[in-house]
Amino acid sequence: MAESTGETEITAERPRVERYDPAAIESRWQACWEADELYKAVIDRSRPKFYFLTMLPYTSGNLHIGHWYAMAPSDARARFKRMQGYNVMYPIGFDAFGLPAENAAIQRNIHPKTWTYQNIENMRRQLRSMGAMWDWSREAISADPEYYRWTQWFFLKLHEHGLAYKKRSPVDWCPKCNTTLAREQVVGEDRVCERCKTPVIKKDLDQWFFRITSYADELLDFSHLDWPEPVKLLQTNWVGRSEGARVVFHTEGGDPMEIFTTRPDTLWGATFMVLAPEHPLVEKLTTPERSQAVRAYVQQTQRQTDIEREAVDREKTGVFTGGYAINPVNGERIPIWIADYVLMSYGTGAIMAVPAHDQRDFEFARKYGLEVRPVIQPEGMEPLDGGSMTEAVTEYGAMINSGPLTGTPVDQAIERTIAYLEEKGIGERAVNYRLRDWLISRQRYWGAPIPMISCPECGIVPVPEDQLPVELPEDVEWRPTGESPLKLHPTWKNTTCPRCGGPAERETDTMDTFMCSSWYHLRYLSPHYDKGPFDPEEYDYWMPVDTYTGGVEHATMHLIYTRFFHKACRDMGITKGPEPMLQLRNQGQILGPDGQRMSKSRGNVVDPDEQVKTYGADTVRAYLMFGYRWSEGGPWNPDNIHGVVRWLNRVWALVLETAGAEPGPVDEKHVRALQRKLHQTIRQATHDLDNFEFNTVVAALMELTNAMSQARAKGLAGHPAFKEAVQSLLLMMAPLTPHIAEELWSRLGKPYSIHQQPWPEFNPELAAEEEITLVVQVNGKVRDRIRVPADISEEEARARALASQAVQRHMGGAEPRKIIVVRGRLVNIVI
RNA sequence: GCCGAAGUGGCGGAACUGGCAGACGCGCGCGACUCAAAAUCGCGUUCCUUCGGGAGUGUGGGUUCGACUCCCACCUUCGGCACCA
Repeated sequence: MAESTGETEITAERPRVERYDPAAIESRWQACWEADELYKAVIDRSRPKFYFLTMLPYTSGNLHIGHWYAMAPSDARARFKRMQGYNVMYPIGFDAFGLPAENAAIQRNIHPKTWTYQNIENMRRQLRSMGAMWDWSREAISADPEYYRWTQWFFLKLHEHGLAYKKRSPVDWCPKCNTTLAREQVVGEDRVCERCKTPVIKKDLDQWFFRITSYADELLDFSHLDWPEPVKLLQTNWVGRSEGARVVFHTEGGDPMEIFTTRPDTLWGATFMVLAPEHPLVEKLTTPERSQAVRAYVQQTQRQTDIEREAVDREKTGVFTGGYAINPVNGERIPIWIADYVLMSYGTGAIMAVPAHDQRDFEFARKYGLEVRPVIQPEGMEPLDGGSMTEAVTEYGAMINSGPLTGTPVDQAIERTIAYLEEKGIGERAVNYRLRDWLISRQRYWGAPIPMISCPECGIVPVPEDQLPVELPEDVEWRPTGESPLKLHPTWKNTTCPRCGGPAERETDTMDTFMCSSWYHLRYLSPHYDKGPFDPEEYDYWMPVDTYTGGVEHATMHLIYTRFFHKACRDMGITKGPEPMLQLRNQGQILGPDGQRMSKSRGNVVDPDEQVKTYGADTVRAYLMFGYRWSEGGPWNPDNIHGVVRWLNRVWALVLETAGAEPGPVDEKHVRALQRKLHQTIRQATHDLDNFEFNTVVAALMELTNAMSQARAKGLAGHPAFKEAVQSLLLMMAPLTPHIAEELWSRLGKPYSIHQQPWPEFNPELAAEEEITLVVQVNGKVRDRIRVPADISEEEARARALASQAVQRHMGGAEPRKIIVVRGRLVNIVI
């Protein structure tokens, strides 16, 4: 659609300018910004605050391009908010405790601390090369004693308030990492360690837990949060709330046996009971004749891994205990079985089996010849017969064979049964959660020691606050043995009891590193504060976090822990407000050029250092924003980056070559076109940066650059409108490509720094179109496009459309039945 | 099996609230500059076409004057959960 204007293009001699050389300018500006503390965030109550946070990196040693992808666009948005007048805090730090440090230490015979702090050095250098606006004065490192002193302090607080407790229970153990794991850190169908993908096994151990389940209901409340729906859903499913009733059955011997059910209405259809093999009543219930079979089955279950046991498609197995229970609603005597499809870890570890209406119970009943008794008759279905049914019937209907509730429709029956149970005192309304308490003990060295002491006289005693931190000894043998290396240290664990003064032992396990990262956003407020975990004044000004960005993979780990942590702290009077992070946005993942997840073993890792060396930080930043939908990610494509290289080169040349241009005669039409494009770009860039749509911001700025090239060719280079466009272009580039923007800004003689300038103001009048293309359709098909004034009336639009020759031809003389006019867009003629 | 996200040119991706599908860029083609090449600049680039037009946003249906966009069913890919009583 080349517009032939018939005008002669201006091809005046272009001033010669030096080439754009990112290497020459980037490190200079980085040093300059840092020396001037340009990004230092200081409390300023005259401006609205904005706490912008990206998930802190683990100290693995090398950033990969994925870190850049997560951080550079976030940085751009933080910078944008700052230009909009917010007082922005954008901190950075390191998640520095954890297993990889120990594993690396073992392989290379280097101390985990040395390895970690060397890595931090390198990562600081890499992070600085991005040119982000981090406030390094707020840097926090979770492995520093001045940090973990407060991690331990939080532990003591949780313990003091009954939210941390020690319990012996079967827990997930990774044989490769040689430590226990939280339920969240065991992943996938084959129940493997989240970190090393080794299948976990069960071990019975004394471990510390946090009572996250006390907050289950509150964790389901997202009303204060602007978080992505999928994350909220993941957390909702993870918490797994189900409503129903608890009902107390009794064994024939008189022992109470509690069950949980979501379908109390089917109580009259319970024809047997099933206990988990680990259920404490099993031994007592078992009759002497059944004892051998039961014992064999229990042993067999113990030997099984979780993978074998929890495979869904496996045929159900179980054995009869010989014992009987009494159904409290009808007094019936029903057999008690044990089976491994009932899990000790959910509900009460015991169920009533209603084979007619539950598929699992049905399969079990058919296999072992147990009675199937329907108690619900769905409408329009043949009368159910327990003997001939081929599968459980889960449809709703009217209740049958159910004593006082017979005839009740199921939608009322659940409520009425609960009322009946409560009235008779045999059960009550109850809620169950899938969520388990958070297991935080780790049998490893490189973590924050749990600040507890075990005294033979006084039991478990907390370390007094004034003795924190409990420092990690450096002279340890950190080879993993399955026991904490701290336990094997000759002297460290020996101490005196703070209560009685007698000899006592320290807890030798360390804390899950997710504990450290649950509160790092608080440590950034005042990383060197020593009167508490954070300075309350800083808290009051900065908290809560306004925008948080990171990967969706943390939905059921870090993000649920940190919410729990905040709420627990709120209840202890330490933090305020319902939530720690108000807005969350997830970036996608950058894959290797082969479309596979980047990994050293595949050899497809893209090293940001190399990219920066080849193209410069600004180009890498802009490409990461331009080449992908940020929330999606995708494979690294080494070809597409050339588009960004060319763009920055063109901007460089355009700005410098026109810098000294003198005003000359111009056509006002072209001036208007340039102004219009500029203000349309401001509108779009503002909107898109607010909405994390970085790719279209860059596209819009490229379009503006193209428009400016055309304007220049029309002789506008010396015109004030052109100067304004240059200035605004640089201002809008500043968040995305901070170095080149600053360099060109300074070469134009503008005041340092561009990053302290306000965001360009949008003027809707200048953005408005005077003339638009009116699309004319006949029966919904485009037949013509006509240029009309933007404010054209409906009648006029209709008339102009009907007058079109192309339209006439397609109407073939027919009368229009209906004409739809959409203001400023189209006319559709229906014949 | 259940829950969720995504399917648009050769490629990455645009398209506000239902109103010109393919912005911007990569790649490719042609041209200018050059002894030549690179770089740069200009033009073109969804497919088919009898040059009138026709088809087209994973597939099939529906709603509507009009559907990438809304509804129903299905297919594919990715992610989560998985005997949760």
